[in-house]
Amino acid sequence: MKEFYSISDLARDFDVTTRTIRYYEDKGLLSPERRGTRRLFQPRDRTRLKLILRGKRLGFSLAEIAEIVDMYDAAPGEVGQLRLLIDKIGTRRDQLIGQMRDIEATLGDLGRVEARCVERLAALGAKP
Amino acid sequence: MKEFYSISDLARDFDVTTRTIRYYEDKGLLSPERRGTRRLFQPRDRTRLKLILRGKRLGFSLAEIAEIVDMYDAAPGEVGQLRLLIDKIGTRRDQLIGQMRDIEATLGDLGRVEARCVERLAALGAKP
DNA sequence: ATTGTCGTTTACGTAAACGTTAAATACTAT
DNA sequence: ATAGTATTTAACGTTTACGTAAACGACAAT
Repeated sequence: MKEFYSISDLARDFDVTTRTIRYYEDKGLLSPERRGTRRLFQPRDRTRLKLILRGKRLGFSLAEIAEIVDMYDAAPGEVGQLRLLIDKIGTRRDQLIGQMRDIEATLGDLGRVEARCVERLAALGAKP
Repeated sequence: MKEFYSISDLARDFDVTTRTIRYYEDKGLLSPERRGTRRLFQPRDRTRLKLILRGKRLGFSLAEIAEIVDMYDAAPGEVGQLRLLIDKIGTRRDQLIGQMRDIEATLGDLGRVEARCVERLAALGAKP
């Protein structure tokens, strides 16, 4: 684990373009340090980028992803803030669980279609 | 279960706009019958719309959704087509399983953040 | 000193997925 | 027959998430 990474290091390691990384910074999802005008990314930024891409794979918008990622390193805060955060976590969890159900349903459907295909193949006397 | 539905029936029942429904038709995701110029939606179309919206919740593009939904009622086809379909199903299944893992990881993260919040609340002497 | 190689900002371009009029047509109720 | 409501097509507008190109600065190697 190096200490600092350039923008193209990150781009290569995570298979995104530098444009994408700058865009994420523009949207407040990343905030690398600067040495002069150059961006300096640290392990912390890598972690955030990893989380961002995970959010993308789940179909979240960058705005939603910002909300989620910001939960992870939210300041300890006072009682009101903590309650609010817990509430937001609950909402997000419900959504994610809903998504899991959708995935299960889709997997079930695909399984049935596949079974029909295999059956049909057998009927046609084809090797599996 | 009625036999026919108007476009605004569907819009109301599934909480989307009529524009959205027409757009989906334009993209080949729906193909209702016509009585004159009016669209007539049948239970079959409702099923497809339900699948489309499920795909949206999973973050798929309409192009991907079209592929998936079309799998469900693909013609029996010949051996080559069947093998190809089975292959596509496998690919899709792998992706969905990956998404499940991502969800599990996210749920884990959220759980940890929540635990820290609860702890912090306790330390502040607040009622749960 | 010059030539690459990165990196930076700025800005216009684009595909997807609709939103939002507009203008016309069809159907329904009174 | 007329008013009101639903539907249609057509077309331009909008947001998101980048792609792409231009023009310039920094630095390393030759």
